[in-house]
Parts: sequence; C-alpha cells; structure tokens
Amino acid sequence: MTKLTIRDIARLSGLSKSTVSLVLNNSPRVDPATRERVLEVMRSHNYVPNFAATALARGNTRLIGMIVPGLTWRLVAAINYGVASVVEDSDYEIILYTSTNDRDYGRVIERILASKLSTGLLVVTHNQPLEPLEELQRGGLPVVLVDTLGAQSSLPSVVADNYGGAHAAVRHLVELGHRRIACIEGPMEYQCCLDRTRGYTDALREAGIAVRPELVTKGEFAADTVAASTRALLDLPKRRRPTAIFAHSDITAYAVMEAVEDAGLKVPDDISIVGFDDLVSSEHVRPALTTIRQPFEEMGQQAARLLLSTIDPAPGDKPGANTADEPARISLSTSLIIRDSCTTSA
Amino acid sequence: MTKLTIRDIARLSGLSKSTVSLVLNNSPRVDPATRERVLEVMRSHNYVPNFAATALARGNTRLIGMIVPGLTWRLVAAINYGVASVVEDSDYEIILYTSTNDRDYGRVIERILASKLSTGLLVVTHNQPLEPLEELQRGGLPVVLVDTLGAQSSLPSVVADNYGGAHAAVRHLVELGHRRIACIEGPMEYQCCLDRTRGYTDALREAGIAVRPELVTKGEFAADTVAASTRALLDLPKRRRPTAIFAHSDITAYAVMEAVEDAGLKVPDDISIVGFDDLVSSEHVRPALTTIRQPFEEMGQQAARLLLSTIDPAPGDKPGANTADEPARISLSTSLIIRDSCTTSA
DNA sequence: CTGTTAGCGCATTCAT
DNA sequence: ATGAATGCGCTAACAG
Repeated sequence: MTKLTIRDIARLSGLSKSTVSLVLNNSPRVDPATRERVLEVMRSHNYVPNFAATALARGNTRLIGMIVPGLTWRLVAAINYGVASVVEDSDYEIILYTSTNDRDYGRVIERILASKLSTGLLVVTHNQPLEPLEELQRGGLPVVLVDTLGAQSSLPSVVADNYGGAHAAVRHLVELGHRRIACIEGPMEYQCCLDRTRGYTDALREAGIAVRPELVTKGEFAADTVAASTRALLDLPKRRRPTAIFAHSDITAYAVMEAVEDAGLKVPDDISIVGFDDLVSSEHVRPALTTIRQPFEEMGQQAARLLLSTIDPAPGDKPGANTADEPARISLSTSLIIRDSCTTSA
Repeated sequence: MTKLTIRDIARLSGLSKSTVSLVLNNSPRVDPATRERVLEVMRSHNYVPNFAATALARGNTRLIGMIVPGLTWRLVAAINYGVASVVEDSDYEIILYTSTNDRDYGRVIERILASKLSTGLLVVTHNQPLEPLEELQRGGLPVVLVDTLGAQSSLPSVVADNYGGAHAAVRHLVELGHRRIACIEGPMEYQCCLDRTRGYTDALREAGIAVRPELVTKGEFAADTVAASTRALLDLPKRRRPTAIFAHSDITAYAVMEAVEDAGLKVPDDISIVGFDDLVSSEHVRPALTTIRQPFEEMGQQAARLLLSTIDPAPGDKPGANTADEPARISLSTSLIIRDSCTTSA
C-alpha cells in the first residue's frame, strides 16, 4: 500500500538501513533481540522489500524463466505444473515466456537475453535450433532443457526414456501374441521419434520377429497423415496386415482408432493399439488407450531442481549441471499403462 | 554476454548517458541521426537495458502476474495460452504464480503483494475468498478475474455465459424430443454452477416441462459422486427415468458415460448426454461428446487486454476497468458443439 | 554486533 | 538537441 522502504523501517526501529538489510538477508551477525524487533516492525507495518531494488543491488533477479513454445502448450501443462510445484517452495518465481507462433520464437530468446530478467532458464519441448540457447548458457545463464525431443546438445536436460518406452510397448504387444506389429511414426527429424522407432525394431528383433518395412509408416503427428497410413496398413492383403499398431503418440493413436473404426473394424478385437504419452484424455477415449506414460510432472520437477541447484549450489551438491565437462542428463523411465485397446492376437 | 551498461553505450557513441536513455525511451527530443547512431551501437554490441535497473528507476516492473490455482492447472491451459498470446505483443512479461495446494494459497498472495513484483494481476479460476484480491486492488494493483466461477465482487472480470450455455444445452435436448432431462450438478457453492442449473430449469420451463427434483442430482465434479448419481437416475422406474442428462462439466459427462456403459446401456441410444466446457478430449471420447464450448482462449485474451489497458490507459480507451464506480464485466458467449452423444428421444 | 559509505543501471529534472 | 546531477531501494564491503 504505502511504499515503505528499508529506510522507514530503519527509522521506525531506531537502527540503520544496513542493519535492517542484514536482517532481511538472515545474516547471523545480528543480535537475535534486535532481529526480532526489526521483524516485528516490518510485520506490523506490512513492509516488503522492493523487488527491483533488491534485484538491482544483488545482480540477481530470483526469477527463473520458463520458455514453452505455443504449439505444445496444451501438451505440457503437466510439465509446467511440476516446475511450479518445486519453484514455489524456493524463493524464486517463474516468468513465463511463450511464443504462440514459431515465427516469433527468436524474438522470445532475445527478450530473455535482454534485460537479464531471469536468473536461470527452463526450456520446454524445444523444437528449434539450440545454438541460441547454448549461447545464453555460455553467456552465464544456466539453462536446462525439459523434454528435448531428443536433440543432442551440451545443455543439461531432463527427458523421458523414449527408447525404453517404445521397447516396452512393443514387447507388450509381442507378449500378447502379436507378430505383425506396425509402427506409425512421428516426425523423424526429432531424435525422440528415432528413439521410439529404435525401441520398436529392437523389441521386435529380440522376439525373433523380422522388421517389415511396409509396416513402418509415416504419421508426422498429423491426423490426416496418420489416417492415410492406417488405411494403407488396413488395405494390405490379409496375411500381411498388422494385428497391432504401435503409435508414436497418443494423438496419433486417436487418429488410428478413428481410421480403424471408419474401416469398419474394431479395436481391440480386430487390431490392437498402443500409444505413447498417456495424455489425460487417453483414459477417457473408448476403448481406453493402452499407452506408455511419460512422467511429465516429474520431468518438470527434476528440471526445476536441477536448475535451482545450478543457480544456488548447495554445500553438499555435486558440482552442478553446468560444468562444461559433463552436463547433467536426467532420463526418467516411462511406464506401460494397460487399458483396453489391446488384446491377444487371434 | 558481457554486461554492457548504458554508460558503455554512451561512451561508445560519444554521448552522455542521458541521451542514450532518451533514445531508449523513444523520446522525440533526440536528433534522428543521433538516435539512429545510438541504436546502431546498441545493436552491434547486443546491448539490452537491465531489467531491474529500469524497473527501479521508473517504479514499474512491466511484469504482469498470473495466478492460477493448482487444481485447475490442466483445465486452464487454453486460458493461459490466450493470455500469453496478447501479452507477448506488449512489452510486458508474464510471471506465473501457482499454489499447487490450496493451503498455501494465502502465501501466494503475499508473495505478490510483496515485492511489488507485478504491475498488474490476472487471477484465473479463483475459488478462494476474494477479500485479499480486493485489498490488492485497493492498494493500487490492477486486478482482473478470469473465469470467476461466478463469484460476485467489485473486481473487473471476464467470464463465460454459464446461464446461456446451459440454456442452449438443454434446449438442444428438448428439440431432440427429450422430456425427462436430468441435470448432474457441480459444486453448488460456485455461482457458475448455480447459473448452469438456472439455465437448465429455465430452458425446461420455457418448453413447458416441469422441473422434477428427482432429476436434479449432485455431482460435485467428482467421478464417484457422479457415478452414484447416475446409477440412481438409471435405477428410477422406467417411466420416470431420464432419457437425457445435462452434465455441469465435461469431466462429469465422462463419468456419466462410464456409469451408463457399466449399467449396460448405450450412449446415445438409451440416453443422451450433453457436457459443458468442451475440453480437447471431448472430441476423442467415444461417442464424441456433444457439449457447450467455453471460449477459454478468448477469455484469456480479453482479460489480458483489459488488464493491459487499465495499466496503460491508451488515449482513446474508455476510463478503464478499475474505476470503482463500474468495474468491467465481460461475459463471453458459449457455443453448442454437436457431436455424437445425443440423439432424438425414442 | 551495528553504522558509514558506496555503488547497482537507469530515468529524470534542470541546465546549457 | 544534449549533458550534469540526483535519486529509485537495496546490498555489500569496510569501519568502528
């Protein structure tokens, strides 16, 4: 309300600004009684230190930036939630950078670099060139990538185990007796999709099943492409037609399900489907989707912790993620969520 | 990278700090040539004004706070997206306050008040007492509520037309020939739910259909309560059993659908269902859910615009939303999205 | 333990 | 049209 300053508090408690400042910063060199008195004055007058002034004086804003590209907003709410849950327990706040269209993405980076507004940066599902970010990192701004889409870089990151997840999904299908298992891929310029396909082929090979190129098709995470691929798969001669499909994402799986229905076939009776992500909606789709759960919320939490600890290395902490020699790479395991979209092979 | 200051720029361009500052603030009293030269120097050296210093000097952080309670995180991604889309076109940034558990909600408000960190505040789906917010508003911090859950207050707000939406949903059912239409309510301490029920009863009355208390049941937005209510509805003697259900939310509708299936009945053949919200998943549920769409994204946009315009009243603008005499109340209309969960009454 | 003295980087009078 | 001086509110040596 009224703009009390540290000076007012000093006057009101009969001390100097510096002493009050020491109290604010929990300095141990202040007499406990004095400290308590000052705190009381602050409380009763509802004093709160001015943010900008503090930031300017100490050269640190206590703000951590989180940048999330517009297109994926809806998919990453859980990540954001995870981040928020750990940041709110620190004395940092989150500042949210978003570019709702890719074109302006570069500008966002500038805005960040600009102003030294944030003390650290969390980058969620980044699908653009990494150089600008590495540049920021070199410039002294700690950066942590969350859900990198598999891109390789020298930046510390937190990701899900795409390879392992895909492997588990396909193994599940194999265990259900399926032999002709198709794969509908996402955009293969993403490393994460390469990893998923690798998990698919490895699981097949380990089961002694040959990988049939005709069963590995394009999806691009786009409903129409997926639908077309699905139809092509369904149009194969009966003996070569897949009895199960591993989709690179839940969204892809939804499109597959619709295409299968449109073809007059039933899921899972005629064809089993496994997705990847475990979006909230996958529980409500009918049949409920069997899928690989990515631990989004935990990814957010881990990333936030990682960032916070590199910003403020706690005494016991390891060197920190930003030592050029070895950036931290946290890979979280996924889990198979069995629901109703798969059944044993006829 | 290196911490260039306004002083460096001044030196590099052979001018004084003040002139550079004038350039930064687009002062017209600077020689165009000089201005261009300075800008060029800034550009080539990648200079960006320090955020904290600017904020301190002008007493305004150019940060707008957005507070969203943890529980609704997943539901409000679209609102956030809308907010972000307009804020990114201003020279403000968003700072995100979240309390992942309700207990700490009060602390969040303190954090905001504290530090004068934000210049304005956007409050999303606020389900807590409004006094603290009104207090902030009185203290000079512009506040705008988004999706108020219907609570009344002196604060400017942007909401969806809950009454109209419910009315349209039920009218749709009536037009399909239904006469026994049930309503499964959300938590009735929320004004928005009161409004939805009011829309329901009015639509019924206007169609000359009596409102039957036994058809209006508790849902509380909780899956198990909804399931129980649905079963009770289904257990009614055939002649009194509803042929359609209006659910206060999409989530509620999902639970209804599952309960109906569990009872061995079919949607929409045995019973039609309309939801409220139009979450993304409602398109993928089977049968796809007929529902009332809330324009979440637009709500976010409007709220952001409203807030921005109260912070920086543009010349042509209306007085602004925070004039105590008449807070702005923007009500956005909803729309009926017809999909597959409703059919004509037998 | 507490007070003094300088800045942090920029905006803003007021001169020139 | 530009420069000099002052202060925003706080932290951080350095004294005492």
